[in-house]
Amino acid sequence: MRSTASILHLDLDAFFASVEQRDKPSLRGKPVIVGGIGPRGVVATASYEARVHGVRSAMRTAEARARCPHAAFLGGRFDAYREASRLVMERLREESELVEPLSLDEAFVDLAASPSFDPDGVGDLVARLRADITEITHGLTASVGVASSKLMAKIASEVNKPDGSFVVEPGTETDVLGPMQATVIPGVGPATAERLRRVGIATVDDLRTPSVDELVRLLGQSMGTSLWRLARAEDDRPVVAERETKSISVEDTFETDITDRTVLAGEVDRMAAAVAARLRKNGLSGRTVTIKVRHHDFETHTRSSTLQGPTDSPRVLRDTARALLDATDVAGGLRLLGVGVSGLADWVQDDLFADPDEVPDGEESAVPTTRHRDRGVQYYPGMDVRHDVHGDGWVWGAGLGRVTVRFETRETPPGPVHTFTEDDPALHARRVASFDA
DNA sequence: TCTGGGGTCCTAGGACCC
DNA sequence: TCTGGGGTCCTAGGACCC
Repeated sequence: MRSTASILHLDLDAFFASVEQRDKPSLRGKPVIVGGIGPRGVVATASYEARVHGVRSAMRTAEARARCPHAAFLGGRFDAYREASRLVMERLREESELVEPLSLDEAFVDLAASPSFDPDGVGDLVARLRADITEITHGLTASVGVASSKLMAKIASEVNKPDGSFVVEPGTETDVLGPMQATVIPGVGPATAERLRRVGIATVDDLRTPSVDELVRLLGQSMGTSLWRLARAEDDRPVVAERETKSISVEDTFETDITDRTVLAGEVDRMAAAVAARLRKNGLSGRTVTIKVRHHDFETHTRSSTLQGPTDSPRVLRDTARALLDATDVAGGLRLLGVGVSGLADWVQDDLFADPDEVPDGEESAVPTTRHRDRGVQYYPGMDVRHDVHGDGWVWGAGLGRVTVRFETRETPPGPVHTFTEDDPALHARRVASFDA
């Protein structure tokens, strides 16, 4: 904790949904829900219009549909989110080079790392920053908190959300924090909250009653000591710009449970190849391969195996993951399968036993997978498309061989709707990344 | 058509070594 | 014969975050 309010936390409001409303004029002011749109999907972000109906992040999409049937349910466009995020982070770095992104829509900034930082000008700085972000992103809004620590800055950004800000004056931290629920402290989730509730602790003020030893007995060494300090607003965690990746993983929940080991092996192959591609793209290699399985009854297990040295080879990853799958019980069917790598290094050990005639790494497996069979473009709601005659638009609905498109963009007024056959040669995808595709 | 995907950090037990 | 620490690595699971 420092003596000036010089740590800033920024949070873009209803980020994914706001990007959709920005780019789809007909959805502005309407409930928009972004997330998995399949039968087992969950909500990633709901617009504030949808939140009025009780729709929340992490809620099953099926429940969200029941609560808010008239909402637009969209699969998400990560390229657009990444681009908006990049612009925001770039703007934050103009304020200080010490920027710590927490996700696409959230970051800490250490304002004191800038030589020109003026503690008396924080209010102006925040107003300028929020106005600039709205301009740069063509209409997104951000909530901002500034305080003497990460803890208080993050909590402050929630106070006047959305589209607001709050500065915690140094010295008032415990006054602000004390009356709040203990769950406002990041790290206090449902399980910890329940443990605390059982001993009569609800608010942060309550958290200050037990001794460190008592909290450690209740919550463990790490959580106990850190909560004891955070409850007193004692927090000297620095803003860290570069944090190295610790693991890379890919997982998939299937629309229906899979029992067939051949099909599961095909999925493992595909995921191992995807993990390997991401390792190579980032110049990394890893030593511990982990598979994750979730059974029909949601029981979840991991199995891992540590290699002699780090690898980025799709073949080694695939063979290791396959061996782990072979040793796993899949009776009753799997609803989820995942492949991950940890123990990362930024170098690769030479393969001393490489066979010069072997198939190059990255070759696709011959086993067909449940998705991604070659059947042309997969259209999903929200996806960007272009029609040779009508121009740019987005998929409103798809199914039964037909695609309905609304032709509008960020710069146009709400546009007309047309329906095409899925194989219409004049219709093209503009982007691909989504939750389901 | 109950319950996503990609991460981080912590805990705990057993193997193994000194 | 019995009884010890401590440290590191590995595996598995769980809580939590966005």
